[in-house]
Amino acid sequence: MAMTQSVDNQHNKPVLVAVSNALDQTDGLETLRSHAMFSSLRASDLDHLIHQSRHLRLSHHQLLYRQDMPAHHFFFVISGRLRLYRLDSSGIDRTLDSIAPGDCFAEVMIYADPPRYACYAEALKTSEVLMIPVKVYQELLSQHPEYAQAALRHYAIRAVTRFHDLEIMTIQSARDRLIRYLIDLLPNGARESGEVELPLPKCLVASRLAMQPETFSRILADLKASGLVRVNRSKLFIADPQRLMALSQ
Amino acid sequence: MAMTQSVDNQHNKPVLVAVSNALDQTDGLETLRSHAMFSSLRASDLDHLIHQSRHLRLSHHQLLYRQDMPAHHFFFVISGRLRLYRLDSSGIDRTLDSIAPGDCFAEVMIYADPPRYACYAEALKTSEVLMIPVKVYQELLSQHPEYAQAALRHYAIRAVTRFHDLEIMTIQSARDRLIRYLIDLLPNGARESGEVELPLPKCLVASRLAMQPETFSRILADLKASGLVRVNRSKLFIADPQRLMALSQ
DNA sequence: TCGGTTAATTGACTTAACTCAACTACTCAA
DNA sequence: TTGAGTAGTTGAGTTAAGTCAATTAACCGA
Repeated sequence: MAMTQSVDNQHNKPVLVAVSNALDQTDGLETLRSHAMFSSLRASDLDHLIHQSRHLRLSHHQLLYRQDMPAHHFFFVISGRLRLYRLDSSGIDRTLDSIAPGDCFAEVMIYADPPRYACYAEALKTSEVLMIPVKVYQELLSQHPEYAQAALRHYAIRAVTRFHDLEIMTIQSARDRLIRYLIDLLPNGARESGEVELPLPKCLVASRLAMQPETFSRILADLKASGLVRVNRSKLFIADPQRLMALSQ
Repeated sequence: MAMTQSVDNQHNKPVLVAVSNALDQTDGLETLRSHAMFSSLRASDLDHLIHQSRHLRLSHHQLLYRQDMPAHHFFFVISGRLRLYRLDSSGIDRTLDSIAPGDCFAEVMIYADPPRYACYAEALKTSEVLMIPVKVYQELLSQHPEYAQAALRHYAIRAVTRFHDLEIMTIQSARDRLIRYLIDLLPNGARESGEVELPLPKCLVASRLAMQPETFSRILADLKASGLVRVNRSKLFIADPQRLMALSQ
């Protein structure tokens, strides 16, 4: 089976995905048009970009790229879900982000120098992604400076989001970090009660929040016991966000 | 004394700075030209931007803006140093970033909706900043789409930096977090030994890294005792970055 | 549907980091 | 220069969170 790049020595899984996994190029790309990075593109330019890209299917736990690999592509998620994580020398796996359909990732690489992926990316379930050559997108931008406007909006929002994530991680107590994380998952902020779905399995949410799975489990059990959260699998019902927030100080 | 905005109820310090603090508009702006957000601007446009901006002088500990305030300006640091921080309901102060001369901050606000500052900003020492109206910069971008190219580069790098900061904060042990922080201050990565200067007083570095000042002090004393770091005020000499990094696992 | 694998929970114990307190060393402004 | 206030250090005691281990529950592919 021909590989576009290499085989991951550590996990013995293909990286940047077997060619045979390439799908029909025009499938399921309706959502692409509504993303800020592509919304202002003329139809012909968008077509060009799509035809220069590859449509990949990833299976559960399949690795897409590894940290420090040269980054010649960025990605758009059509379906499924992925996660970004790092491995340090002692093999500890730290989850940094989860990516849902309609999102881009590694798109910041278009201006990195030298462009290398900052982390690993793997599918959390069967997923489809569009693998877009950085070079082709860059060419579009330089040929059509007006395209940069909408892209700029995307990048500014991305920077704000990352800053917000950083802010949560400066909270010292694991309990308060988790509470803030849950509140931020609520669609209307903390205004009204609602159900949220964890974007990652619990053990990976724990790693994302720099705590052990056991600690996560105990804090959640505690919140359940206080009647603040009702838990059903990966769905959490938050009855009184205000009270929950007050609890976190 | 006329204020442009309001007085900070919490600290009784002026916010967005007294008009009388405005300086000559053309002082010390040579560095502005070399910033990615302004480097591609034609001289006349840059002049226009500067003349629509205000040149402010901030004294030690002076508050520039508060979190949740409407954000109509972003800032460029000409001299001095500032810090970004948040206050939560219990009054805990969490440091999020420090800003050096030649840097912009709150620039991501140009596409926030509604634009509100995400944190407090205060001067750490006597500082000069240029206070740039978001609207004027946005107008320049829409009149000259080609300007967005260079700005895009800045925003992409900002997003990468924030991601990197987030990555450090997912490290669970305070010791390892501090070690990574120090290594990232070294100019050449971990390749060679070197002296670094802490961009913040130690107690604020501690808060930036989500630990207590006592913990910071003890870890540093420990690294000193192991001969890995020599400490002189806010200057740290890192003799063997490789060994230091290995220690953090 | 079943069965193997991984995720989640819970308990018991340990430890890293926090808290409180005392003291020292800077820093800045009068 | 001095003295008040802040920053930094160090010690002792406490607690939150980590570790290890055992068990139960959920998931996914055959």
